[in-house]
Amino acid sequence: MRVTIADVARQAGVSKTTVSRVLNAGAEVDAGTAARVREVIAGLGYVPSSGAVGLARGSSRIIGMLTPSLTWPWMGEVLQGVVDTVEAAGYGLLLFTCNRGADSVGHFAAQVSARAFDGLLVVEPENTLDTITAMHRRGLPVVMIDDRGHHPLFPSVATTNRAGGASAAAHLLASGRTRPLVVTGRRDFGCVRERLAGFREVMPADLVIAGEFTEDTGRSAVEQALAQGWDFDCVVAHNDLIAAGALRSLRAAGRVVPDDVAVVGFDDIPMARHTEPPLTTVRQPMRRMGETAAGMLLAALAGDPVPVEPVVLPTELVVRSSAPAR
Amino acid sequence: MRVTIADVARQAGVSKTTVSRVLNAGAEVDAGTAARVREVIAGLGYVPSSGAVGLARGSSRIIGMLTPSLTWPWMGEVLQGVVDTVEAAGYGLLLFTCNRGADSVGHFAAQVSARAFDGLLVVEPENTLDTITAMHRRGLPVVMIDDRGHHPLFPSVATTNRAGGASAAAHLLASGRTRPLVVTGRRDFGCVRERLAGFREVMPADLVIAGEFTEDTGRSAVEQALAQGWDFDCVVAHNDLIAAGALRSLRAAGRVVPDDVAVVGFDDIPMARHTEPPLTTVRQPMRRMGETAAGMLLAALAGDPVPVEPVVLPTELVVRSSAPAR
DNA sequence: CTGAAAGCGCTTACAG
DNA sequence: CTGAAAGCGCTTACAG
Repeated sequence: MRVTIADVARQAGVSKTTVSRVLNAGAEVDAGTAARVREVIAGLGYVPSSGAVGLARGSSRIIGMLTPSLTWPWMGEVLQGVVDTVEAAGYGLLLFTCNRGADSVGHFAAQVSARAFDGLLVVEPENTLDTITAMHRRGLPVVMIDDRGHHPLFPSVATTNRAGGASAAAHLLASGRTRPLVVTGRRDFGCVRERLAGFREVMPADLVIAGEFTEDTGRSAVEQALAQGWDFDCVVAHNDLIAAGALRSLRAAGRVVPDDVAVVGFDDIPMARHTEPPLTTVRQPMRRMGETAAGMLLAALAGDPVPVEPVVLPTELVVRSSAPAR
Repeated sequence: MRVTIADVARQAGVSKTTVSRVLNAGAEVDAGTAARVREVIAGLGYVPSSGAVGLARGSSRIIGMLTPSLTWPWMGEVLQGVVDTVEAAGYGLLLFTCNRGADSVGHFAAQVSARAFDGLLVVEPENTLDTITAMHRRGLPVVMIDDRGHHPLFPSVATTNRAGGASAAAHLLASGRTRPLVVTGRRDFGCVRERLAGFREVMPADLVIAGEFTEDTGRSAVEQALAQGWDFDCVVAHNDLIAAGALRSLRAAGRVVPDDVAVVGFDDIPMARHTEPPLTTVRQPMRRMGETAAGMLLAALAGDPVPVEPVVLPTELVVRSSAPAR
């Protein structure tokens, strides 16, 4: 049998109201009474039912998180940052993905309507941005972890894509490279445009191939560039998977990295230190982005003001041997 | 204002009881009445409050999941398998980690006491196995994803560690290798003992170095073996991180993989296809383990019998160039 | 400082 | 087939 607040009240010889008061602090309770109640609580091992508290208070102390996929290389870092922050605040994290398409989205939308959580953290809602925006407009607190330069109409956490691109260029320039081959993700992503613009602030770049954020794109882009006889002394990849593909094609073609061609990636996923050679890359602080977004959402739930402007966290160039300092 | 069951009842001209009945099917309701109620529900966009339903029913339709860390290479796959299965059954997934030590464990335990979820999925509870076992004994349905050969006292999903070890040995033997250097994780892990035993069923192995499941262990083990002048023609690593470290040390020492030394890993994490050369490894079906464990837990919650014996899913040898077929 | 009572939004015997 | 009422386990005005 579950121990309830009524059991505690009875054994402590007070009303449920009083027990509730010592549970939730705030209200004034006689110190002696409070101590007695606390003793009974401890003795009985009483813990309030989160469901009942939620119903009575009209909030669940749960945060929802919606991600497109959980298997992306950097998703674990984001999740860990979120979970740590959310747990430390006494909240729970309810996890959703769009992995099963319309079914997933339907399930998720139902949970929103059912008030299963108080606020929402969202990553990369490529096909659901409108849905999310509508939910936000109807009053659901939302914070987005914006890895794609979406710039939503609600609070978000982003990273310095432009400065990151510039830092890659500056590093390459400092090590004597001047003829970059840039391999990007899809052009309609804000992050792609920003990284490219930042890069070009420092170094001209005419050889640009746009594709997907995949190893295949990196591989075929380099093959294509070599086949065309393009002249480049470094490859600037818009993520580490593209960079890994580039490394592979360069090696297959007998080009030595970094002697013949330097390679720089973006993200710093765990794999980056295990490529051959290890990858110089622009690190995105995914964990801190998760922590920051969760913190902003918690603040919003506490009634604190939250900036509508994106909160932008700095990238950091991590130098490894694929593009050494020179 | 939130739409409640009372609103639906009023507008449909029936009692809340009847609305509840059409919501939950099962009970007999006049077809016409049911249709009318359904129309009102659709018109109002009514969705039952999950909190209220949970309180009334005494269950939350939420599954808890406890993991030591979310950043492990294969955790994303497990999570994805779990989330997909849980969502498809109309359940939610509440995520916890032990990442912040005692604090995390405390928060988690409180949620258990608060009945925040109906059943628990757990991965690798190295320091919490006793706690979990106690929770299970007190009536909490628990299923473990057993990646370490723990063999708990409650239902679990494991993989064929022994057969996996044997398959690595058989593959190496078939390609002419006979002098293995085995680098393992901690000896007190069941999976380590089983993988080693399976390997030795097929091929004798005297050169065994035990360490952690890390790249450092792989690196230093190979360095040590080379320094001692040990004679080996293949490295059998108990996970892919160890294998990656071994590859690095071999290359640094001028040994060519696979010509001089073949290397086999275990797990098949995403990184495995990006090492140089790409890694032959014994694949653990982490996603299917997640799906299976979630399915078992859902079955248990539905009242179906669940095997106490571990459910064992097969490993699969993935052949890449670090240990080609020959 | 304390308590009785109503209410949160549902489900479920019970009675008809 | 249908409904009134009690109950799930809390919180929160309201009154004292």
